[in-house]
Amino acid sequence: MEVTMVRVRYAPSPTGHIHVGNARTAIFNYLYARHEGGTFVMRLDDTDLERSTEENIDSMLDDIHWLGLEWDEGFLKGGNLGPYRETERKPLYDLYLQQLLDEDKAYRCFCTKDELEAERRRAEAEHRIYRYGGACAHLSAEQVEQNITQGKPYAIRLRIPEEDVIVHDLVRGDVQFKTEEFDDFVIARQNGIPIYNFATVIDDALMEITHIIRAEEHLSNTPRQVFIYRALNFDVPQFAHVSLILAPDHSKLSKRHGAVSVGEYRLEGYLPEALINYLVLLGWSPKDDREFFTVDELIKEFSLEGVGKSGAVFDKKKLTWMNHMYLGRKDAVAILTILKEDFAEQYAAAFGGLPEDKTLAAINLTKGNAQVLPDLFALARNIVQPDIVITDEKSQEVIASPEAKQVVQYLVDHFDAIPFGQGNDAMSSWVEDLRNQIPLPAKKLYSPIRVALFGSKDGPEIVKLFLMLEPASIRERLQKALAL
RNA sequence: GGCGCUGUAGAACAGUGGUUAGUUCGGGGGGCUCUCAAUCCCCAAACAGGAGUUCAAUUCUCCUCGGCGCUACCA
Repeated sequence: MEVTMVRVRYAPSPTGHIHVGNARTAIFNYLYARHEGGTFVMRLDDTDLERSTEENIDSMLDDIHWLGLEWDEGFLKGGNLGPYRETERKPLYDLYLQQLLDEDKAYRCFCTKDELEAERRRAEAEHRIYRYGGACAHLSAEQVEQNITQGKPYAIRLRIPEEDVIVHDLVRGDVQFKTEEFDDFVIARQNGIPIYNFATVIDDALMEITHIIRAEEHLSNTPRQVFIYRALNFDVPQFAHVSLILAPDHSKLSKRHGAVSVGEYRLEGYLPEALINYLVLLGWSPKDDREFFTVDELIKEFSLEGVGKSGAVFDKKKLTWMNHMYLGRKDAVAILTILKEDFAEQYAAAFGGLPEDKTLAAINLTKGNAQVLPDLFALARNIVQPDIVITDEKSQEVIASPEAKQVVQYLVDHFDAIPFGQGNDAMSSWVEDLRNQIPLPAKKLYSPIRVALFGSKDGPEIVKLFLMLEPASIRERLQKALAL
């Protein structure tokens, strides 16, 4: 049996930061390639010259790198089957266009836009389904010649044979299309530039792509592409059409729904591993209850059989929850690095000029309470800065009560009894013993202390706060709390 | 309109010809003799509808309805 090396591709239009839907498609391709030990090819679909600016290409690449989806062959990487930018592949398209013309599998169509438009209107008025009438399908060689010498512009249409098409889709099974649903569609415009369906087929075939994993929106166009593969005697690859990502109202997820691109989530403080994990789970399932996966685990587990068929609503709350879980487990040094690089300004404002080990300790103490990276600035700054800021009302109420004052006053009065520098156990038992000293319910006892030391009634354990903060700083905080 | 894909709680996913239909997020409540987004426990919440096949259908088939996509000299 012939063993074919799996080759998949990601062919983004570089119009800026990557939409999460495209990102998921890229992730699936990446995982499939790695799982199968195949090759992941990256091709730039940059035919939209207006939007394919260098800046947009960079944004797209930033997102891909940030997600860690390194490709093996293609744009910027090279390979034997290039070029890997569609704008550089025009000669290739021309070659195959000419071949189809020579073999009479395609023909020149001299119809004007107005003529076609009129034809379409007529069909609509008569409630017929519009299909190209074939005015130019059987022009004689002389007529064609004459039109060309007259300088009449022409598009190129593919002759559709009388054959049904069955698309074997790895996630949807066999999908059947009847030949009469299609007309001789345009494969190259009057300006000579091929349309998407044609260019993609040429690219995928020449780059020897074996599995095309892409969004569901392309499923309906797949039979058209199959006609092209067949006309050129190219092997038809395997297809896998992945469902779309939807907004909460089930419409297509777009900018009006808030953040939709990888770049935006990065800016909001999500971790790449969390975004990948969430995105993969949106439409793929390991068929059991596991939810957390490293990329290596995903590579091991991923299969097209696990990919779901129905559209999935993007749930930012669940993403945020997942990010929170990842943040809590992430190494503080790694977090600090990201904070410095991606949030330089806020970093400088919150931790600027402080010794790094202090910042690190503060991050370690509070990372479990952060949902997105910037939360850390508010959380950790109160540990590290001399002036604490109490932002939420409930915490302000807690510290304002007479009982709270009583507790804080006790600590001030017995400050020397706090076992600083004597280790974890000593501090723990001292904190516990406070309950014997002050006759208050635990909650009423400890909440004010946390607010006084940390600025919020919720957060790190009291013991850890006492261990973490400088004694002088603690004294100062307690005294300030009395005045609140 | 035509064609195609699709339809399990508010959301994401499991699952089964006979089950108390499971897990996670979100919502509600409670425990953890300090809190919390951490952890543990509990509650509410779903098989779109209708036929057919069958002793039996959420599960198989068909239809209807709903969602989405394609129907471009867009990608």
